Amino acid sequence: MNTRRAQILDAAAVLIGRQGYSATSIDDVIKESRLSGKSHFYHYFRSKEELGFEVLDRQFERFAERGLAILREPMIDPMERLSLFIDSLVAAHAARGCHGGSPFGTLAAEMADAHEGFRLRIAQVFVRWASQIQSLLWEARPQLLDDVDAVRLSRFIIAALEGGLMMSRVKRDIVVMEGIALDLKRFIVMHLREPNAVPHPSAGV
Amino acid sequence: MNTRRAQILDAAAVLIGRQGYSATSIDDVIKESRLSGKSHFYHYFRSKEELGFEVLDRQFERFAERGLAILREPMIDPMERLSLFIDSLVAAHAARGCHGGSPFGTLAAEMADAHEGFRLRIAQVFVRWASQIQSLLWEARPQLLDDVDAVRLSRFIIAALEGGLMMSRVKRDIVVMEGIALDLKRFIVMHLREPNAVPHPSAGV
DNA sequence: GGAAACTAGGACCGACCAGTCCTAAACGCA
DNA sequence: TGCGTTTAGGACTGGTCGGTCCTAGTTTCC
Repeated sequence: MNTRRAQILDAAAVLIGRQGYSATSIDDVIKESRLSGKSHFYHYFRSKEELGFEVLDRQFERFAERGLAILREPMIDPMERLSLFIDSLVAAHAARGCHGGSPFGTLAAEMADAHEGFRLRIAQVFVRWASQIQSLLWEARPQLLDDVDAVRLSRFIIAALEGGLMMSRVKRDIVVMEGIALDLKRFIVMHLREPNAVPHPSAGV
Repeated sequence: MNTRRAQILDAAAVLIGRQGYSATSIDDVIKESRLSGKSHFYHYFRSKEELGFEVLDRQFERFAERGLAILREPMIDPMERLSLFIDSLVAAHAARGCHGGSPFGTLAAEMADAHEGFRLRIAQVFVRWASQIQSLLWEARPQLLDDVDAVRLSRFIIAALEGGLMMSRVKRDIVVMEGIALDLKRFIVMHLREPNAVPHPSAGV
């Protein structure tokens, strides 16, 4: 992938994540990625919409590389991986100073009812994300209770995390996100056959 | 309160809830609330920002009237009230056809990093909402385990609900929200001294 | 009856918006 | 050497934005 194009997408992702899509102008993106002018931008993208779509696609790829990679780590116990994944989200949020860095939640709230193309793409990211967690839960099924609904649980995990990130962002308080991550882990442990036999100390309180 | 002013606020709340703040123009609001022109609007509001602030304030009042009133109903068991409150949010979301009606989540995601005035007001709404749940949990403390952290639990409930509403909105599927509400109730029941002694059948599955 | 508030509606402002068009210099590679 | 891509940058268009100003008719209430 072209370096310059990637730079533009990164800059746009940050701006959209902070300000939203409609509040982010092409000129903002040009300024942030130090392009020479409009025509330089339009050399790489046909429209603002195309930029938005690709920011969204790239968002999941980036996220898959960093965060979701933990979910697939074969040497670690599945449920331990889930705990580490939650920790990594909290850590990334703390590293951003409780500011919005990923344009995902922002775009979801802004475009869900306003732009069908964005809505469908965001829904697709949700599905891909959830299916990663579902296959992890499938892998951990010997440890899990028989009546665990993997689809429902994966959605709940994502909803709690996204809602927590939003709330923590508004309050500018990492403790809020840490508390939600803690409760979420307690909920997940509830689905184990032996809730007290936590596979690794760091997964607990 | 002035009728016309209230109409404008209602119209603006719907538009902002659907499109976001920056994507909603004054002209949109004028059109939606059938005002005669710009000067008619500016007769009631000094600026778009003032409109946004008051939409947010009104949002909580409206919400307090309808939804949060359930939390204070003195004749019903506290934990049962919490369950009914969650049901009422799901029902309202379903009634809107899984579209965004309340500008709260939308504004939170859009403005948290972009506008300090909005951020502080949204944070205040979170606090007021959470404190309602906290006092309910305090009321229910004889039924609850000793180590229940009411502040943390109230935040978790709100985060899960808001995250669930967002996800359900993106997927346009009420089942998503219903599943999250179900899991959230299961988590809440986990904090009871006698988890199996559910006070009322409708609080369960 | 008169003042104050409300309704109505048009003209206008500077700023910004997404997007187009144009010229021309620097670059990479065969 | 030459050709295609990238960088550079300015001028421009039609439209929308938030906001102001102005005139004038209508209602409300003391």
